Amino acid sequence: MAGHGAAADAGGYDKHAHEPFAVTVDLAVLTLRAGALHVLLVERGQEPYAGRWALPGGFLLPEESAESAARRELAEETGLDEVAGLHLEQLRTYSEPGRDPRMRVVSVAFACLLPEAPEPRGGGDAAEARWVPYDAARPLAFDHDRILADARERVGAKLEYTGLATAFCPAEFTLGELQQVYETVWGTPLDRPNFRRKILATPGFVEPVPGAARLTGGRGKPAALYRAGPATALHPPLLRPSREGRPA
Amino acid sequence: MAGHGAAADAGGYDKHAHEPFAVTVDLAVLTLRAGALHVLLVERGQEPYAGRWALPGGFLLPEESAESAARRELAEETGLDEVAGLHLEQLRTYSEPGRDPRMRVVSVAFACLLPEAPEPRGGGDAAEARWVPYDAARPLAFDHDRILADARERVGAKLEYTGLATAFCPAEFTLGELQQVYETVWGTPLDRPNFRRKILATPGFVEPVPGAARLTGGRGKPAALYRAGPATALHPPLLRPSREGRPA
DNA sequence: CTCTTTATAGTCGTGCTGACTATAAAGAGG
DNA sequence: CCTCTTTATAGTCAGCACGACTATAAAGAG
Repeated sequence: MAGHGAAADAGGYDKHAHEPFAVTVDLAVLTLRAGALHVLLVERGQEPYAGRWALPGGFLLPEESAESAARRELAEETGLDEVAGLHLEQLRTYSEPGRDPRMRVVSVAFACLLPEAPEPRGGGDAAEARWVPYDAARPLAFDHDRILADARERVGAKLEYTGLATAFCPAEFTLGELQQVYETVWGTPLDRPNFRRKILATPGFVEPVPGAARLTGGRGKPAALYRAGPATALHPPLLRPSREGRPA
Repeated sequence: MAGHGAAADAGGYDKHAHEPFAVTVDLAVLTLRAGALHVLLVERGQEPYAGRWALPGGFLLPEESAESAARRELAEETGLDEVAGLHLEQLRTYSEPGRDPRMRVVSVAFACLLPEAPEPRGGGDAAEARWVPYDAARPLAFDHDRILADARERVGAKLEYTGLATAFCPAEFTLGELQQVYETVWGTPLDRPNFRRKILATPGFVEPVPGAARLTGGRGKPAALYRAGPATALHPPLLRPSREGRPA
């Protein structure tokens, strides 16, 4: 792109016969359903990997960025229209030759977090799209197993030092629900009083809903409601317990 | 890509007229020279941005991944041959339309850290390549200002929770040199006894060179030598002081 | 021989955190 | 109505990591 213009191809790359590539986006759309992490998958109708599940995605259009393409695909797959405000995070780009047996495809992968899980209905499309529990998702088509794993790892890491967890929650939520986000993504139980203390001690992470509003989901004492605060970074971070060797 | 095959284009994308893109890699190669952060730049010889400096980079070849292309370009630009063991980190992919005025280019950006700074000599190329102090690098061609800023931010963040800092150091180094890496990348002075205590308390980060070897660079007491340890993650992390609002 | 410079050792107090106990407020079931 | 269970919230306590700081050791410069 842009800027290699000098040493490697000092004459300007216009002189080179550079191969064209197909560029796509792949989406790892995550949500919480019934206390378990789910991912949005589509079923492939044809070879290769016919009948296998895959991450949703599609080609870049000539006049859009990868982010725009990801948002467009997301809207098409989920039927959501207020996709504008959603958190969309670029994971990395997968470019190994042969990752798609048909052609040379370079794919930019994104992760996306949804608070509630609208039953997906392909936008006027015959293909089946469905929420699948994270642990039941594999094996996926192409290299999507790895993309999905990278997505979870990235999201888990960002929970540590950003306020991203609220992206899994509806506009108003209880601290118990927020804690479930951490526990589900990290796969670790957390101490409730300590979690509460930490969250409330972090300025700007959550703010109480002033109307002393309370709401109960089930049996116990009603919980206070909070909404996401303005803070984007957590200082100090909320580290997941005892993890030996995080990926560099 | 791969795997959008279902909902958005259920028929399989072979039926679609997907536009081809040129795919390139851009490299932010960082090193420390005389206690200051430097970046490897090449001078552009022609429009657009003729005479401006840019990050080195180049096109993907048909049979290589972005990582392979980045390593190849790195070897060509620096003349280094032992590029194999170097740390190469994929930053993100820049795909905004119009970022290169000539054509539609999608670029995968990488950051790379070098311990010593070999004077770059383009691999049999006329273009000028040079180490430039980080603060004197702007303005760069294309969107390379942003790529360079992203590279520094990413590297700074990874210094916090990985042992990446040793990638800036030669095989054997003193704790003072390691501290300089942190101070230079973060732009913050650190307390020396506390830094030392923290580093040595982190298992596997550095290990002493057994031969009681010592080496002095200048005037003071000779410092003990260390080499990089096997640890890839730091627990707990070494946080940079008082940063309000890190990028999410 | 002293001064400066750099490395290394240690001290002290604050605050975050993990582990734990206690209380409050709801529903369920008798 | 009473009790048990469940969930939310409050509080305690010790350990330890970290920032700020002081002290000592070992070299070169003059």
